[in-house]
Amino acid sequence: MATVRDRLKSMIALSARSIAGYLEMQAEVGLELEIPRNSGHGDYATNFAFALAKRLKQNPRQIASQIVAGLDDSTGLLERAEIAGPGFVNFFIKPSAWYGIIREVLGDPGNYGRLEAGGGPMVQVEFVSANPTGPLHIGHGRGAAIGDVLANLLEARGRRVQREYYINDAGNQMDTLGRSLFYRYQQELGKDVEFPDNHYRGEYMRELAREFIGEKGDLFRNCSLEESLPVFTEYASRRIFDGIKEDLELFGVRFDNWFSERELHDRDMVGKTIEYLRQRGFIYENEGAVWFKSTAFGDEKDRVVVRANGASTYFAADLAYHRNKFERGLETVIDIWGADHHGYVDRMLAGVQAMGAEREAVRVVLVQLVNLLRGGQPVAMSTRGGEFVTLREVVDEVGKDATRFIFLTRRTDSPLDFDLEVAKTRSNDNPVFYVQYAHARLCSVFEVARDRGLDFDWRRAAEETLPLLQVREEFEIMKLLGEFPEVVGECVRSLEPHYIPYYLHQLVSLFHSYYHDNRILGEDAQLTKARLCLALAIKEVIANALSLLGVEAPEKM
RNA sequence: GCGCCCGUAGCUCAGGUGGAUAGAGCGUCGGACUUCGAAUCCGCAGGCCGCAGGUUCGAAUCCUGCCGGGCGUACCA
Repeated sequence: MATVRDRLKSMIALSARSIAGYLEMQAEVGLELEIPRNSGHGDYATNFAFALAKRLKQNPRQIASQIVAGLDDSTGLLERAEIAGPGFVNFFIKPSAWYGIIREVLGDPGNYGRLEAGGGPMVQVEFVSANPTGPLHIGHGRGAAIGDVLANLLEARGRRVQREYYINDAGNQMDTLGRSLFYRYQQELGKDVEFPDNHYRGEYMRELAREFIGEKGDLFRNCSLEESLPVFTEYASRRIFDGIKEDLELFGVRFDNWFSERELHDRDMVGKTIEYLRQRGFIYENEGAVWFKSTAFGDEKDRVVVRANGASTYFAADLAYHRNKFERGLETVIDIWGADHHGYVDRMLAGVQAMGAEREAVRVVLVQLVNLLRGGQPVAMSTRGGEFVTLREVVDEVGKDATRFIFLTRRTDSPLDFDLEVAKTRSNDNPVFYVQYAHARLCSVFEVARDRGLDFDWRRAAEETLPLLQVREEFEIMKLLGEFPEVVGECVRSLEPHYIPYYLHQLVSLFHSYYHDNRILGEDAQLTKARLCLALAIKEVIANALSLLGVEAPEKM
């Protein structure tokens, strides 16, 4: 059993084999089916003939007619296929063919839209990876939602996936963090010390200082910064990191692995990676610093890996980190980065190539920034003053589901306006409720059906009654249900999750409209059963799609 | 200055490899509850797809140049 789309596609591909010259080139020509806007152009249409015509240097209409003539419709899928315009082929599907989609969905509801889990190589999605120097803000939240959902989507397509968080717990920012706590601690104890510039001055640092006092009292009142710094650094980073984990948990995001940068240094993997690259001829010394020859792979300039003062750069650690990924046997790595790091992509991919891996082994997804608004007015997001709205605050205020859904509704590379007021409104402004409402409504229908004593065995009902579904909207819904696996596939191909929320909106909109015009639980017992089958299929697909997004599918609202 | 991303309805945004008459939500205005959930539905209006050239059977989509916006351009992380 396969969707109508897949069956049609393989039928066309089979027919094309009879065209002279096709077999020699078929790998290079993609066969795509689109759903025409205009229903007069059929249920599906393809411009395949144009693509072939270009390669074979023939008339598109002629090729189209060969394709149509060669179609072997032994399973009775097609009502007719016609050639239109300069060479489109329009396919009209037999109405009865759509009923199979309902059987397909209900046959294994939880797995509809998923492919068999394959035993192929592991894909790693690395995301969030925020420094443990402060709480997650809303921008991290967007990256968290996107990374988590991309991982879900990859799993749905049968890939084995590892979710990893890279902890930047090394370097002088950690010392800065410890000093920040040290000074706040002294201040909280009433000492008149000045808080230095360029330190973490957020309110969370004062709270941390108070908690520190609660645990250790004034034990370090008279200690020098030098001797007590390790204690403060350890405490601050541990507590902040615990908070980050907690915030992610609340946001519905879990990781399989937490990778520590410090470990990289402790095991001298940075130095070893530089030596490794030196052996491969991509390292040289200049003006007291050590450079990586990233221009060899298209970067605009070479990059420093060890500064003249002997300290290695963040980039050097990142090279070691990615080398480690490959050493762990990962063949494909997806890095989710903030768009402000886009200048960093070329040098990282150069590093990947210098290590002998394919450039394509690492795919970088750049997530654009989030503009936080309240009632249309920008909310101040001053990082310098340490006053920013944390992810935690947003999730507490508007809820996990709405927050995730909104993050996932735009393309990743498009900046996002996040309006706290809009996010809380329960209107069409806020599509998450629109979708969840449809699910709750469907659940309610089944509750009423049970109350009325309808014994509903979908398998028997489907066998006997599905042909009673004859309303135009019913066919439209079945057709759209059949598109769901394709939508998941498109998300994975493009690493863009936003197609799922759009799909959901489209499906739910069709359902609400259908529901308004037609009674599911009606006078006719047979028709009622048929419509319950359809309703159940819709409910399952909504639930599946929401589950991929990490958003609840409520039974009541 | 240079590099990357982006300019689509009043607003926020969709528009895989170039395809047929450019879509959705919100907002405005006007309608629909005795019935399975009105957190819903139906309708009207709204467009030189930033501008100008080019490529071809065909361009919102590809190329070039302008205009306008965001980000980046460290021996910071």
